[in-house]
Amino acid sequence: MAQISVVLPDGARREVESDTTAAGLAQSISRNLAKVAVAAEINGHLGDLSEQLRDGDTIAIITADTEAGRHVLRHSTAHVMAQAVLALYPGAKYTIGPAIENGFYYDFDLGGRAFTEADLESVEAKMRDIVKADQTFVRSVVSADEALDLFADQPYKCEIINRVRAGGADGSDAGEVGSADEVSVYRNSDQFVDLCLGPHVPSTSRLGHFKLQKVSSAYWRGNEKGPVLQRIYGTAWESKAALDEHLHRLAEAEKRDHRRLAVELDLLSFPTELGGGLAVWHPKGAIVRKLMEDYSRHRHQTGGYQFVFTPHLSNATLFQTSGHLDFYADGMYPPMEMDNGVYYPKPMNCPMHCLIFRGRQRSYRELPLRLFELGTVYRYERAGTLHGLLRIRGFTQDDSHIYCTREQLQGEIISLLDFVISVLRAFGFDDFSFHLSTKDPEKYVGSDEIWSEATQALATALDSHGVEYATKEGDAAFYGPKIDIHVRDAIGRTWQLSTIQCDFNLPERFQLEYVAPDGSRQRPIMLHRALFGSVERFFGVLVEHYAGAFPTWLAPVQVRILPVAEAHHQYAERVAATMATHGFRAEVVAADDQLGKRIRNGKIEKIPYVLVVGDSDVANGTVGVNARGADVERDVPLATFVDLVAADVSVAAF
RNA sequence: GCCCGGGUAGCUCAGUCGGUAGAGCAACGCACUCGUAAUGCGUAGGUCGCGGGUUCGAUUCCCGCCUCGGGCUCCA
Repeated sequence: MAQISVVLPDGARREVESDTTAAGLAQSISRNLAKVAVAAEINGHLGDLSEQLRDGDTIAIITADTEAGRHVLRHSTAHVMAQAVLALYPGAKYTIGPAIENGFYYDFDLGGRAFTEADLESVEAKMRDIVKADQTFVRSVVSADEALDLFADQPYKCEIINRVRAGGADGSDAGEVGSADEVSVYRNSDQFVDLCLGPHVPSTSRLGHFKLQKVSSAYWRGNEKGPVLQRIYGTAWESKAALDEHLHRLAEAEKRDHRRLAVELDLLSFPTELGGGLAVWHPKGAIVRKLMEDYSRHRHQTGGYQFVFTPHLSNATLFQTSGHLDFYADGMYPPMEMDNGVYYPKPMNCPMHCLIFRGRQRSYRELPLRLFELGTVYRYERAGTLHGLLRIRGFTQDDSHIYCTREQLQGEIISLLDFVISVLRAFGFDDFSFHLSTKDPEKYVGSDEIWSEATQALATALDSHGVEYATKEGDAAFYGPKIDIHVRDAIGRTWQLSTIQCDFNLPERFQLEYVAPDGSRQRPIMLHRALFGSVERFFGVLVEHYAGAFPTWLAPVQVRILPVAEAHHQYAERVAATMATHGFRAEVVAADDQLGKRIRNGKIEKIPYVLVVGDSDVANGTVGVNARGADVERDVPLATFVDLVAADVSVAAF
């Protein structure tokens, strides 16, 4: 047999028989590699392990324990799920079923029926049968006509094929099929065939560490006006251990759910009498929020911002000027008729800030002018989109509008990035990612020149920070490019929080001007920026990040003092008073319940320090310290404890 | 807004194949005064989300609405 030579990822050449497949290559490298191999990357393209290698190919074996490998597992598992559903629900039409982050889904048209949670069990059981049956995934390529024959009773598949053939396909279609003359299909038994580019695992027996998670609905092609499909979500992993770990992470995330913790910790609530998406803050939540806001105000005050306040309502003419009524009227609360006009609750603070800028003639000497407000806005979010604090109808932005000259833009953005990151760090975030959104060529205002200048300024600021960032082409709002800042939380989820947006539109609409050194009138550039974004949402993210165990500087109760018995109550009160004189939030819980019970309650309430004081403490001026997450320490002198707490809260001293 | 699933005591939930409801925790009272994650006994607490219909009778069945949850869509 002739030999061919292939190149491995490390650059090494390897001689193999000329009829070797990717699977064979893996086998020749090591038996273990063959066992975990799910696909191959051949000359930069993902393919099946069954592909024949050719002389000179560069090949990397994709193993199940990599993201690319899991993607293949999940996609193959989605096929198995579709096979199971088609078997269990005769007449079901299948549509698309991609791998997604941590799992997969598949959308079906059940002809008006809907899946229930109970259906998941039977589908999953059927899937296990298919896995057991060890069905081989076999790819073949057919013409579009053959494909239409093959899927004659599957209208959604035909639609995909026809769209690809007509050249009107979007990325997802091409991802399913290939091209007009070469339609790629996979069979994994004579009972199931699907349009698919692959690659897939060699056989269904390679799957098995999966779990179906939830049923829901989705629109065909994401179109609200289109058919409503039934979707099943599942997750799949390379091993039982990896699957269990993922499920454990999900359980952990559920425990951190801010809606649940808000009730358990008595932080805030959403009384139905108020209406959806409107919260009331209870004392424990309010103190945390107040501290967040105090800290924010402190940083803005020392950061060169000027504070302003603006009302919650405005005459409609303001929002006509700003353009909000033209573009976002659907998202605004409905108007209120008044004797001298029509008023709206404000959906944004910027128009009012523009009025302040325009209130008198401005000199270049005043720029950059940074106006800051914790401004409460109201947006009519659609009922189905509300989600605790994370999607809410009344919320407060830590909103600033910065008016500057074109020349100042670069420096302003660089220092803004510093500012944002520094404030986010104070709240315990230290893993950031950045997104630069650029012009949507279909929809924008302002000159190409100013767009490219501003986009460059944003990019330069990111570069000067030495941070990596992703560019999202065409993702900017119509009025200017922006940087979005995401943080990674304690369990690895990312949240989009801060934003820095250039705006070429509002200065124009409000005819904003300043007097330049040469006496001419110039138009300023405007920056919108928010760090928390919404105070409410940021609070929700903090609750989840800390699992309700706020750092000491933010904790509603910092120190709880438990007298062992009634006789120690007076001493406990003295300790509390001492803590209070040092500015700490301390309280005593009397010995009505047993000590163990009170300790337990303190732990459940996630209080940073629970002190126990008894006979020896009264005698020696000490306390017994239960620091959250640490071992008990007895006989700590009170002064030492005060120092300890002082050091603990110094992370955000102001 | 759309699809699906929920709404029973402050919280978590059970229950009623149609005869107006129960547990644990929490609250309150009494006893216990205790050194590190639930002391015991007792009391109180519910228009069974709201409105309409069917029925001798509805928390239970039907319809509408409100609201919450999971998704979809949307998010200046």
